[in-house]
Amino acid sequence: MGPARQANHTDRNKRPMGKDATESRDLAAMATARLRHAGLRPTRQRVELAGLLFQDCDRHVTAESLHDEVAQAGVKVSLATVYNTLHQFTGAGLLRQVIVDASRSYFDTNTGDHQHFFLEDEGMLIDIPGEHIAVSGVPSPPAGMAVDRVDVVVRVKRA
Amino acid sequence: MGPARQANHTDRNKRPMGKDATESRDLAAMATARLRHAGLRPTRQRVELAGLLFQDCDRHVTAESLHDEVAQAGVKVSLATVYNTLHQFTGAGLLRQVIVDASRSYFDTNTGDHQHFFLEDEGMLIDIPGEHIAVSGVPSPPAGMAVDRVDVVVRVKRA
DNA sequence: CTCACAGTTTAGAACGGTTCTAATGCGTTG
DNA sequence: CAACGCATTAGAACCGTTCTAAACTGTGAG
Ligand SMILES: [Mn+2]
Ligand SMILES: [Mn+2]
Ligand SMILES: [Zn+2]
Ligand SMILES: [Zn+2]
Repeated sequence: MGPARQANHTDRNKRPMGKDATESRDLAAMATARLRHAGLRPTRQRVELAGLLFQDCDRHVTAESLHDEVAQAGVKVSLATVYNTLHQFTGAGLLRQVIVDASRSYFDTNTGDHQHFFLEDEGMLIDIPGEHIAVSGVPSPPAGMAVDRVDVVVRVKRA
Repeated sequence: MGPARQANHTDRNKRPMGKDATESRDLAAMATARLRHAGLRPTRQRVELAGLLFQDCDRHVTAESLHDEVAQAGVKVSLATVYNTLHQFTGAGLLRQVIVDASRSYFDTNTGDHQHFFLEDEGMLIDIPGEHIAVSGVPSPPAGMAVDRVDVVVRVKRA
């Protein structure tokens, strides 16, 4: 397959490009690559969501916040697909889940070693780098159990 | 009100007592005292639930587990009342809430400084005394925020 | 390029833990 | 004991999440 042919194929399902055509293409291309690498088919919806999640800095989202955000961007993705995608990305190691609220699930694009501030008033998470924080004196787990991970949540409120 | 009158009044709503009559009376009396001290009316339901929660060692319950347990004991208390009571006890400082699962609320009779193992397979909590465990290197919270508390959850799984 | 298939998306229903409603019950005080 | 106000309750509502099953689409074979 020659270069002209490939370009044609790649562009087939694209909307007309505006001023940030190059940016968009790079973003989509990177999202697509990331998805393929994780063994996930780069569908329109997954590329769109990956674009939002992984473009800039680390992010903490809920299904609903991401659903709102993708709608805001003028793209229609069902809430079920947002849930599916968040779980698939988590399974693929692209996201991790953070449990800080008894009634809402947060997903974190930072899968490295770190902990969190949780702003209880706003339901917002802020990363604490793993190098900064340390937990010591953890007793050995009950017999037959192995530590899966140690989560620290620093709950903060308006002073 | 004289002593005879008071004893009469205290016994009014009691079931017939079995072999552990004294134990039961002490338990109910202690629960009642604890409730009054917390500014809560000692209703039949609250006394019953307090009796289960505070009789022995520290406990970790969910609304449903406590509801099952009180039913097991042959006492009928509605699930709504269990929820109300857990929240009232928490408000009164008799319990604290522990957030380890995105879809279930745990309540802890140990309100002192401590942390938890969470057995993910069984949904079970085990205390880690506060003296044993330490968190260091917590950055100062965002401007205008104050640390409410620092929670450590050591998630363990079958080895 | 087309086709067929397996994987994906979707609307809407179902689910499960929790909260709400408003009617009934009961602990307290006088 | 009466009367008041808080507490309890059944059942409905709520809401985040998961399920269902039908329509759709990315992919690789031909
Ligand atoms: Mn909350
Ligand atoms: Mn869970
Ligand atoms: Zn994070
Ligand atoms: Zn505990």
